[in-house]
Amino acid sequence: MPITLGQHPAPESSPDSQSAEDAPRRRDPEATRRALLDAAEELFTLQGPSATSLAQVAKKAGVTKSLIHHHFGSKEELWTEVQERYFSEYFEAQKAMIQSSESTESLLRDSLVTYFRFLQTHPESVRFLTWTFAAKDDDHCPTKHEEELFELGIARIRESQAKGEIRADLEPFFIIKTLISLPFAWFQTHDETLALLDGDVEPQALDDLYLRDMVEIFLHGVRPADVAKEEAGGGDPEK
Amino acid sequence: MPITLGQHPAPESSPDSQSAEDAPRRRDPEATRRALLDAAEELFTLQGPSATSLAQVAKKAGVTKSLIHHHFGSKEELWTEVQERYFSEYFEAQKAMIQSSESTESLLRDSLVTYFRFLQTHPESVRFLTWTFAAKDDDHCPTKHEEELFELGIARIRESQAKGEIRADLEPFFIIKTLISLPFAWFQTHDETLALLDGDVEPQALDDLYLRDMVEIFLHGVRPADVAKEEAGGGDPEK
DNA sequence: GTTGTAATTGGCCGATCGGCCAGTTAATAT
DNA sequence: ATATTAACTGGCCGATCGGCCAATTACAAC
Repeated sequence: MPITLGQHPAPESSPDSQSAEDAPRRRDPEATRRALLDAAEELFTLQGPSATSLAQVAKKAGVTKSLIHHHFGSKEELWTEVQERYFSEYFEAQKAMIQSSESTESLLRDSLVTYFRFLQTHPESVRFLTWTFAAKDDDHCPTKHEEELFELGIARIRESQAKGEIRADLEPFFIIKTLISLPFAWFQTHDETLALLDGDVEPQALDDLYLRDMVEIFLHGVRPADVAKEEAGGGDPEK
Repeated sequence: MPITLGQHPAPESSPDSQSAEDAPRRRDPEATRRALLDAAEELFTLQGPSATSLAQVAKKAGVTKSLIHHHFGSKEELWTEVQERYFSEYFEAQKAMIQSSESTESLLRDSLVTYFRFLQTHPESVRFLTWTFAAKDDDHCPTKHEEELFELGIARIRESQAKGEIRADLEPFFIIKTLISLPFAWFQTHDETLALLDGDVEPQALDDLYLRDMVEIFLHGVRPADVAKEEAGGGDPEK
């Protein structure tokens, strides 16, 4: 047999089609780190951190177990890094969502629907966050991204409140909290809900039905009484 | 040393003060089962099922590990029984809550506040439910209690809708879903919220502030526009 | 009293866990 | 070309995992 050492599988392209790098480097610590983080994230999301063994992670990443300790030190540090990377991307995406809505008028509706659609198409996000909630990480320090996100949202809500589009007697922070809760809790208990209704409707349609009523309740709840009739009409909450 | 065999610790009383039973039975399979379920529930809630070893459970229950297999068969079956017992009590308590509100008028406010206070005083419930959400139990069959609970709530909401106290364009099931989501998600992310606000207010007061706004948003959201001003005035949402 | 049944114990098993270490190899600096 | 560093490998460790089994013991039925 040839003596080619079993480096990472899936070299992802022929040896002469790299984008930025020059050589097909047979040793690539960054790629190894990435492969390990990817594998760990997937397994942690699916099974949870404590049910996932380092052997599984190493196997899926295509490297030996020792490399985990070499790059991350321990399983707990790996879990920490996976969380940090995930939240970094997660909050970055959220930030883009908030800023994407140009008018403060439909800010809440847009945010609500966009977040709902995001969780709908990224069920692994719900699972991952659920694991982080379950695992009591004592040394939880809120990331800069998270703080930025809330401050950004609070600022925009204050604008809307000043314009009279949102009830001024509500604390912006709590408005955001309820806004996040409604889609997240729905998908967190999605399987149970489907089992409860037992196939009376297909999942996709059920999601849309819930979205409609949820948006109705939330928007109607945070809007001042005098403009309550403005956007009424039922219709499609999207677009 | 005396030859007294190390039976379950904490005999809970002097040998002549039993309530129903006659003898201080040195063998009590039901008590053993209960002790194991109690120990397992506490450890599972704290650490999660897969991070909890049977040795821990047995030690906390004051029996040997073998008894777990004798009474439950396997770790997974133990976890299943713990869940079943927990949900049984949980939904039973919820059912009592719903039925306790005699008037359909303040049904939603009462249910919302009562559920919020329940989770506030039973943080272990939030943790336990979070673990069950994270662990994908493939063979999840909704309990009779759960179905009853929803049917009961839906029926009462329909009454209120007929009386015009609740918007009739909303699906009762979704109203319940949002009602449950708002308190649960708050306490599920309680630690993160506290870390985010970083001691600007004490937890208890923060909870009350959130409760007030959350009740406002939800009730205002589900009430018809013409009676929106009825219960207004801010004040204490309790009682 | 005898017998049967089931609760209970301690010990043991193979498998697997996270972690460590000596040694090998590739990239880099000099 | 040589030395140095770090990525990487295979193998091994003690501990612990869930589970099993033979033996003992308490209780109930007869």
